[in-house]
Amino acid sequence: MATARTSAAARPYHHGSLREALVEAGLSLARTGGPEAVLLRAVSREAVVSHNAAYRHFADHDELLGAVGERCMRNLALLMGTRTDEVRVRQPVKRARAELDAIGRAYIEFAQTEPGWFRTAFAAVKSDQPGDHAQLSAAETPPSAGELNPYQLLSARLDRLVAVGEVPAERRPGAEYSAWSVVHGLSCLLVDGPLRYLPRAEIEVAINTALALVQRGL
Amino acid sequence: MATARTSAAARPYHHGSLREALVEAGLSLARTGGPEAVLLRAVSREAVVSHNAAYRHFADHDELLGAVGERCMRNLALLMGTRTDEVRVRQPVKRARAELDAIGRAYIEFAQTEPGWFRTAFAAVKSDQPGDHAQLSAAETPPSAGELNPYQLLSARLDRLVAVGEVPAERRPGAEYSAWSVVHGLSCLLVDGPLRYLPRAEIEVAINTALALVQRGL
DNA sequence: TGTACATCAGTGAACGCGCGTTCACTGATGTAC
DNA sequence: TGTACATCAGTGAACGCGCGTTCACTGATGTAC
Repeated sequence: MATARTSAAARPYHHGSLREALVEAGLSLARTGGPEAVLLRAVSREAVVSHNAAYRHFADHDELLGAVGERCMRNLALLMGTRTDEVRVRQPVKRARAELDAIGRAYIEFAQTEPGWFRTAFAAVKSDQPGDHAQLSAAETPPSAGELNPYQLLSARLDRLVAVGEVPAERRPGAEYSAWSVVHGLSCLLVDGPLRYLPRAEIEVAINTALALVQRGL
Repeated sequence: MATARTSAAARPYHHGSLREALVEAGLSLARTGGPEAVLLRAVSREAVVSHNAAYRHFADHDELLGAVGERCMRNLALLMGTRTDEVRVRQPVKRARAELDAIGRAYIEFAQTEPGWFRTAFAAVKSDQPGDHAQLSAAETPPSAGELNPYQLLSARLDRLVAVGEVPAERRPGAEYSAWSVVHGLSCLLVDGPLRYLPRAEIEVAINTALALVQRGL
């Protein structure tokens, strides 16, 4: 007998995959509210679980936010991958350029269509350790083979441009910093910053000139 | 006789310039703690005043943060101005390029040496109204003549490059978005983002390649 | 195959914290006459 | 030149809020024998 609590069919006491459910709930909250919305209590509420059940899966709030942030970063990488795959240009040189353009556009598209996730992806980075430089290419993404983070995707496109002869090899070092800065900066200015209320048409101008600058400048 | 309260020489009941004192206190807190540290109570504490005295000068917390943010933005503009004035190149064309480089470097320098102010300058922008596009050039800076905000400083440099024949006129529209994006993006990545722990030497590479990209790409 | 018991995953109540904001107030200032 | 009074700028106590975290607990699971 018992549990006349809700109409929900007797949810088992043990959730089975609460960790994943919590991250999913956090993702949902982050989507509309950004990193500020990924609160331990709010996430537990969303997952319909007592608020300290979370402590069985995460040491503290920071660790939860970190896990959600990683997923946001992965979502960004996924969109970049998708948009790259959609490039239909055949000719190798043109294709290399088009692919670089595509990941740049995808980056900005993600920031604009999923501002909450975008902000969470980068907010969560704050809490991680000094670590070494290798972090960029290695960490932030689980070791599951074949998955690349945004930085790695960009590096690959730049390598390709060199391989194809479109970018002189001596310009390759540091190129990811410049290219990344352009799309990241524009994304921040558009999502959060002073360009937030730019009219739609002007936004298009901004995106196009910014990406053109990258293509010309490399 | 009275006020054996502190050893401080009888502070008058009326402060005289509490508004400015509060902004100054907020600036001091923002410097080390960023916008999160600009709390109504903390600021009042810092100014050694009861925490609701602030309500005589600001409608609410947002307005206070806005005022502090404006000052941060002004500090950024001031550094950009100083660094421009330090340019020693005579030849007009070279000078125009050097000045653009200088304000870009100043922007990144500010973000790195005053990360708290940098973040506050842009965090406070969030709370302002949709407004129109003209906002960018007009608002954010008091009407006191002769003071330009960062965006206006950048525009002026770009205009100069066109005037001097270094940048084709048809490339001028939208150019501030690209240039701004580069320095803003790099600043964010270095201060807050995944490039936070980049070794010093690598940071130099990043700054140099990013600014070179702007110069080549325009 | 059945039972004892350690272990794991969840619950519920409570603590302390510092915030923004409001209320009723008091002390100082300046203006009208 | 002096006094009454409105106005302004500050004070101090209080409210409600939601957070992260801790504590002692209970219900379910799986393993040893």
